[in-house]
Amino acid sequence: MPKQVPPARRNVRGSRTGRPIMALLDLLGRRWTLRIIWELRETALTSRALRTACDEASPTILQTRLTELREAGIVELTDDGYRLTGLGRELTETFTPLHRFAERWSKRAVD
Amino acid sequence: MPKQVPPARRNVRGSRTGRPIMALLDLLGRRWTLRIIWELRETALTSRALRTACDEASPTILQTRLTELREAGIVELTDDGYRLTGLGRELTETFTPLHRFAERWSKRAVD
DNA sequence: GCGTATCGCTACAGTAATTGTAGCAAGGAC
DNA sequence: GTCCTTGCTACAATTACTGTAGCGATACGC
Repeated sequence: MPKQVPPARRNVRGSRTGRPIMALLDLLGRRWTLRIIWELRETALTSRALRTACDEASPTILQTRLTELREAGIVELTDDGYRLTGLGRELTETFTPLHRFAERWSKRAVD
Repeated sequence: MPKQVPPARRNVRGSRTGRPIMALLDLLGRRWTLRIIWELRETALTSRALRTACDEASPTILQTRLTELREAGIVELTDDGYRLTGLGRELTETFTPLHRFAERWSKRAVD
């Protein structure tokens, strides 16, 4: 009944080439996706704790994103709540430089 | 060729904490933003060439995203078209591991 | 049994974001 | 002049998202 989101391989918006990077950029470019991964980067969170961490984002869209991320093998649901899979943890490693970039960037973007 | 300076827009969705990483995740999490940065990663592109590269995405939204990215100091408009700024190039450095991740990820997403 | 929590998850209507098509004005080449 | 191309915009249609409420299941103490 939830609208099942296509697995990463199928037709992904903005990815008619089938190149994995396009599918990934599309997945990560959906609202709250990056934020969810970020919030799960060091700890598992229950769906409600995750919602709190995400500024009380709508549960509808969080659930949708979590379903997509689970299908993508980036997030899994355990007894401790949602947490990153091994793949997901690999992905967050690319976030660390992103964090440092954000600091440099903010000093310039504020002006 | 640049014609006008767009109105400033400072409020970033999903960033009530003021932490730069949140503002950045929000900016990058808008549709086509990641893709645009990706397409500009090694070459400058005119607005139309960029549109072609982005699977003929709507010029409305591309223009919106380009304006945001210019205000963020990540993209600039030159005589050669749009291209990444120094900051933007720093950002794409975090994309290289992302590319490699996408390859590994695709092999798993097939399941 | 009760009431009261929590969990993951969904319904639904209202609102905001995005799409698709068309077209503008300005500049350069012929 | 006519053709191109450039960056950019208008506008309605469609889709994505938000906000609030609430479901069924599970687990507590009573």
